[in-house]
Amino acid sequence: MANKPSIPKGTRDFSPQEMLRRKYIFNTIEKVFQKYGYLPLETPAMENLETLTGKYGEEGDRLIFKILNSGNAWDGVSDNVKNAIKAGDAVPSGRLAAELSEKALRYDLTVPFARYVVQHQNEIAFPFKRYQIQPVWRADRPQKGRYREFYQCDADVIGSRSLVNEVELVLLMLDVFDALGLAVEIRVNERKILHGITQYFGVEDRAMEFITILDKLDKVNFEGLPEEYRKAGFSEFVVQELVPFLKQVQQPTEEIVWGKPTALNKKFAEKGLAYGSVGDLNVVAIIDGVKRARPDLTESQVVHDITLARGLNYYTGAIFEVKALEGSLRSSICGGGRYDDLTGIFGLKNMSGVGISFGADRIYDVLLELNKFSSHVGGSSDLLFVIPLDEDGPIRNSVTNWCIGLSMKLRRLGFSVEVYPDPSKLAKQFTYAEKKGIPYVAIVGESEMKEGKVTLKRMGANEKGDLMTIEELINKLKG
RNA sequence: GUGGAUGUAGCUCAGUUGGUUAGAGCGCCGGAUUGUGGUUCCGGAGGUCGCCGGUUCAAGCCCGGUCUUCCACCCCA
Repeated sequence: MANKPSIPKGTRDFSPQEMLRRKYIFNTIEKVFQKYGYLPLETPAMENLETLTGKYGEEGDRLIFKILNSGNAWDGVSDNVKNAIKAGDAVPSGRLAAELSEKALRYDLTVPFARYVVQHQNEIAFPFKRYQIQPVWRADRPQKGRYREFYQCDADVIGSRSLVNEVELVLLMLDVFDALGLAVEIRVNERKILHGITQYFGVEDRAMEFITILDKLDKVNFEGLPEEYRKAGFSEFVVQELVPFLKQVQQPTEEIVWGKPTALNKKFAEKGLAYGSVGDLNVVAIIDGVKRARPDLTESQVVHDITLARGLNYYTGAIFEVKALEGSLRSSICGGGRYDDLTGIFGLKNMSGVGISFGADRIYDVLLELNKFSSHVGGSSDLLFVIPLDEDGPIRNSVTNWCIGLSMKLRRLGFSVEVYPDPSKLAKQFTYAEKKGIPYVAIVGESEMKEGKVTLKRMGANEKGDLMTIEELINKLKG
């Protein structure tokens, strides 16, 4: 026998039950997107490789799935590279890949969106608000909550610098997780604040490294942070003063009010760091705006986390990250931010945008672990026709046809109905109904057909079933 | 990309220092019960022990490789 068939690492099949639950998540998110005025968009699974490279940082480039050129890809490789390989010389990183491949699977939905906006700029009315729910692919090493193929649910608005967009996106996130019944914490920060902090500590030349360590705070805590900086070779000033600085400028959400200078802002002002101050004011404006729209929020739902960094290189302003407050998954289930110049690299300047992305697969994992699907998800038929005759024959044939006719009548009234197709014992047919969660079975044999009636039995109830007319059956199903 | 675990029936897992024919529970199929499922009883099917190679008289067990899943790092949805 042949080897068992399989699927590539990090990909999954989804059973009917899983699909019903996934669709529930997608539908919930989509409905909220539409409520906020976002409209649907789809882009191809593959993009030109050059559209994607260089947009996600060095690490991101490595994780892009590249598609081998059609035909004999090797024939298209330049003589320079061929000769270098034959001679055993080193070929510059990415060079060979670029010559063997000119297409790649999309890595996220934001960059293809930016590409779309540039390409269709003359047809678009700005500010342009679109949502997009499609799979993306990353050549990452799979782990729990980390897949090589997964869905992102994005909402972005491009062509507006207003912080109204940030405020509304936070409100949107709150609505989605509220609808899903999931308690979350939304953390907000601003890239300009991080830049301001690097200026404050005089480490602009090692800004990336500095920020990467800072982002680890939630893992190593205040106690471990100085050691991380010492190991990386930062100055004693950073090692000694950063933690006290962070403790001083941390601010609970309830104290963040528009017009009231924050501790961070005072620090920046002392050193004349106007850029960082702008970032701080933006965060205050966003959180203040959210609080005004949702006075009912509890303290921990939206917070300013001064150490939140996020990896994607193109963010320049506000950044968001959402984590579930319950469950074992510690990684983020939603994230986003503002990018001032994502379309610039494609030739369209001065197009600031901001967006967020929900990780549907991770949300699924969390909801499953917490048992939050339960009654939301239906999907089973309302009624199964069950025919007792377990042998094929003319009588069975006419009973079956009569049931199909009844099914059509019921379907036109809006019910989902199926007829058990094979001649089987009643026990087997009931088991089928039970497993599929079908609430009613209609037993129809020769006698029922002659009377124009059915014997209706409710699954789960300990009863034999009642003989009734079709009108009575319809009323039962309606109730 | 680096380091570390894991894999035995459809599912969850036993399997002794290497030793005859690899087990259990649940599930599945059939019967007790030919028009009433879920309970009970009886019976049955189902395994190239992830895959390939090696050591050995002998491998589920030891060794090497490979794939999968998982964990840490990295990064992220």
